[in-house]
Amino acid sequence: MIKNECLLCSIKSKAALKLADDELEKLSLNCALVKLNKGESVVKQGTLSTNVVYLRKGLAMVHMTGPYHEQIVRFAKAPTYLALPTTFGDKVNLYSVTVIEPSEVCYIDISAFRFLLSSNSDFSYEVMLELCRNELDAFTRCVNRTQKQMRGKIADVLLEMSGKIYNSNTFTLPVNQGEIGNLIDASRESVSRIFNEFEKDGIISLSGKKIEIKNKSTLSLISANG
Amino acid sequence: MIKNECLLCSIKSKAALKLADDELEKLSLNCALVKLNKGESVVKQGTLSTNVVYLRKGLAMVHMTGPYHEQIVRFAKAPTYLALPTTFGDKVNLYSVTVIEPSEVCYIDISAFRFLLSSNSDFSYEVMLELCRNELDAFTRCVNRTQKQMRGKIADVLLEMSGKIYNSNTFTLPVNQGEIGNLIDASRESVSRIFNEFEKDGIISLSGKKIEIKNKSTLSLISANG
DNA sequence: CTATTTTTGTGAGATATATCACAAACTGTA
DNA sequence: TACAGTTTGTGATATATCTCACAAAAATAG
Repeated sequence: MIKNECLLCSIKSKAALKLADDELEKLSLNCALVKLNKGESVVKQGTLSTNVVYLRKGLAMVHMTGPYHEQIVRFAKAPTYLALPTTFGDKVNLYSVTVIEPSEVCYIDISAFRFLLSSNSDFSYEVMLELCRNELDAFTRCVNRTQKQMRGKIADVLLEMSGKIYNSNTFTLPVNQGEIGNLIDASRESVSRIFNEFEKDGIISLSGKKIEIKNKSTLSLISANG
Repeated sequence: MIKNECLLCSIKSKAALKLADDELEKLSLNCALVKLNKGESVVKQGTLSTNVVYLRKGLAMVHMTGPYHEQIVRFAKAPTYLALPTTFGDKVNLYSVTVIEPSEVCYIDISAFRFLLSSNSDFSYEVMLELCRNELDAFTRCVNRTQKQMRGKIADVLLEMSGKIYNSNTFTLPVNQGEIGNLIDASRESVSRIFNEFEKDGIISLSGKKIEIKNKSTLSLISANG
């Protein structure tokens, strides 16, 4: 654990950009930067929520235990706050967050964070906006998950990866096919079959976990109609 | 439209309880109370979000157009804010809210609401808490919707109705079976079949839209395992 | 009270996707 | 380089649930 110099931090959250120098100073004193490797847990369902967590660099997944099995809810790409709802909405974390690529996380003392929320309304408004956007996102994702069939959902995942997450047509899947299946509510085998189908159709090219999107427009069509 | 006297309102939101008298006065001046009947729209997807909406009395449903059809996302029982995320998260409403029982709604001017958010940090913190709780709820609901099978999901709906919504073992369904199917991602026919199955098993008794929960513990079992 | 519309009930058949059961291909590491 | 563990590929079979089609019942309107 290294004390994080928030004032000089170049990857501030939108909210933190609203803070004055003395407030950033206060943040620094109540914030610990930690480096994590793939598979390490950031927030664990069922434990007490004692910190606000800011994902400074890297990629994480949000997951929770459902009635039958653990389920991946979404990916979260830095920079972003993680698990704000579970931190403030309940004393106990209602979901987990696990890093799926080497990442950097800031653990912020919850009362220091609350102090900033109450003392700086611009800061608090930005936090609120992030909450709102996340919820809208969750709604859309949920409706897609229930209405679309597998091909469409897999197309969605691939487009999200190449778009929001990696911003490139070539990338390495941060999770295995089973986990993708889990995310979109499909079996590992189905994901495998559809990946190969897409490859046969020249939409993607696969080599291990490396993927190249070769025909984005077809993929978008499948996302919209299939 | 009647000017609402917020100061004297007996159904204040948790957040509004934190407001001082002069702030409530300000709220009054920027708030219009409207009575609505079943089927009337409160928030419409695709339109500009110009007001914060507070459901003072009654029951509403949140719904949005998915890739294939309109889908009911959840019910919202008064007293509660409606559509905060879509009001602040985006200029355009990303989902709709429609009243499903006679209701009273307060339309609050968005800039007055923002003023209160910035001037009273207790108020803004309560609003944030409501956002957090809603998001947690959405997560759980979404995971249940994808993992459980029909029987379990229908049990959930019935338990929610008799618990959170009507707080009674006897109640009248505010929506038809098709809409329940829509909510839990099942066909109208399946809902009908399972309702009758439950009746045959003595778990509920049905007469039109009137339902009596006769065996809550079995229903809870089905919710947990089925 | 009748007519029209909406809602519900129910069988038969269709279908997308899961599950099972292996084999093959990677991957990391001793 | 080999070996153990993990990940992926693929056929065959199983199944929950949807769709279609129509009848019955309830609700609403005139």
